[in-house]
Amino acid sequence: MDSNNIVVIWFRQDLRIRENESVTSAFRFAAEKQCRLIALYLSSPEQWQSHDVAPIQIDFIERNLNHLAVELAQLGVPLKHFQTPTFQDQIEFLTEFCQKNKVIQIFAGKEPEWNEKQRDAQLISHGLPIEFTDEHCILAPGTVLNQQGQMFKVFTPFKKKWREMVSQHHLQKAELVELNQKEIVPEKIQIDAAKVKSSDWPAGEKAALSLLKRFCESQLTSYKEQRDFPSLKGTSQLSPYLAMGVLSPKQCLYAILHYFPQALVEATTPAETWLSELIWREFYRHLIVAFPKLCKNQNFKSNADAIQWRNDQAEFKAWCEGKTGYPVVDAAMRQLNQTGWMHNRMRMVTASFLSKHLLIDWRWGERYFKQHLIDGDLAANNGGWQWSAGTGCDAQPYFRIFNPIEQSKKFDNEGAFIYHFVPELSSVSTKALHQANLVVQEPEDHAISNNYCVAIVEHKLARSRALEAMKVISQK
DNA sequence: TGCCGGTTGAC
DNA sequence: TCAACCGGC
Repeated sequence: MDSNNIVVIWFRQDLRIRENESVTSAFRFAAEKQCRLIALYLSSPEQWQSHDVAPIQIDFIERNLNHLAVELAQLGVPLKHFQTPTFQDQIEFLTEFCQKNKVIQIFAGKEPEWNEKQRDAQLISHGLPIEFTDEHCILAPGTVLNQQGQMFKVFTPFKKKWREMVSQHHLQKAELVELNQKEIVPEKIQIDAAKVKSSDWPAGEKAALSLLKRFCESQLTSYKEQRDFPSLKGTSQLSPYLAMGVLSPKQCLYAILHYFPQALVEATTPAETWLSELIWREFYRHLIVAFPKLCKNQNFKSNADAIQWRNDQAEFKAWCEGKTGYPVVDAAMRQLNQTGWMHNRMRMVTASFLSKHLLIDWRWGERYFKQHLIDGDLAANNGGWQWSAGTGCDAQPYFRIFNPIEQSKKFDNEGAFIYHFVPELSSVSTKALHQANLVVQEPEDHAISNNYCVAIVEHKLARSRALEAMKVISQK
């Protein structure tokens, strides 16, 4: 036994102690081998920039790291932070770090994205003593397969199989081995990268768990009825925590089963709709692992490569800024710009508007979302965009085109959401509010006060233009 | 996790 | 006149 030996927990997108198998494994290993345990976080601003990580997400990471550092310090484990600009630098750093510090084992949680997987594969081929756990999903990618042993390409059968497997699965709660290390004083962690204040989102896994509890107790049963209305807090708002692993999907499942023990076996409990969303999250993560091209800016359906996008720069700018002249679209884009988050229904409406009404390549929108979302996550973001654009796996058919005016009437009928984010419409009546601000309209139908922008496209024209341009998706 | 236009039939 | 329904995109 050599007390100079070190065991490392390398935190990546699993910024929590509870229900984290790499943490419990590291504690167990350190106890057995009687060696020191330290935690590591490597921030990589250049890599983040190339992955379009939003400044608000970087701030959120920093704040969560500091909560993590405090909790680890109470267990006697120091959290060390180093800056390694790119993934390549991470490889070099870890190689050197292991040599210098007598590291006998590193534990880390797997990540599903291509670049991340490539980096991890290189670490292994460099001979580093690293062991990965796979807990960013409830069932690990590659384990939910159809009868041919392949990844499902349709959500519903995937969901069915997933349910069967999870309900037969023995769900085991993770427990920490006591290490008897003395409590220490945590080092303050500061990430040197552009940041935007994320303080509307309380940091730390304790905060995340209490948000989960509150959601389950007060909103889970009304989730199905309320989730589509952007003026209500009807969604879980847990996505930033799930994206960074401050909360794990298994913890969400435990919470569901605590309140609705039959949720896995009966598809009729009030938890069903939210559970289904968690399964969509798994579906998209499994997909990017099974189909690496999804991480490489490619359409899932290769037919879609033939779409002639218009890619008008000025229209893209108007969309980004929330100046399309469609009140609901503009309100949603301004919500994103002002808060770093957008309601799920609005993500579908704005994504449909960009890819179909404006015929702008969905990748432009995917990138813009990622650059601004606190919950930015490659799998979910790509999955959602390709679903909306009709280019994705089990996407909506190309001819299913949202009418932004109808969506607005349906989901923000009283206009609470629109009035909040588009204040220049405050004098417009609720009845006229949903209309696009077309100059050709009669004044009484006008959505519009003088200082609101004119609509950049007319719905009927845009719809038929999109149908024409996107029919290549269905061609053999 | 649509929309649209056309048809039908009750009033 | 309008809700309900349907097929095609």
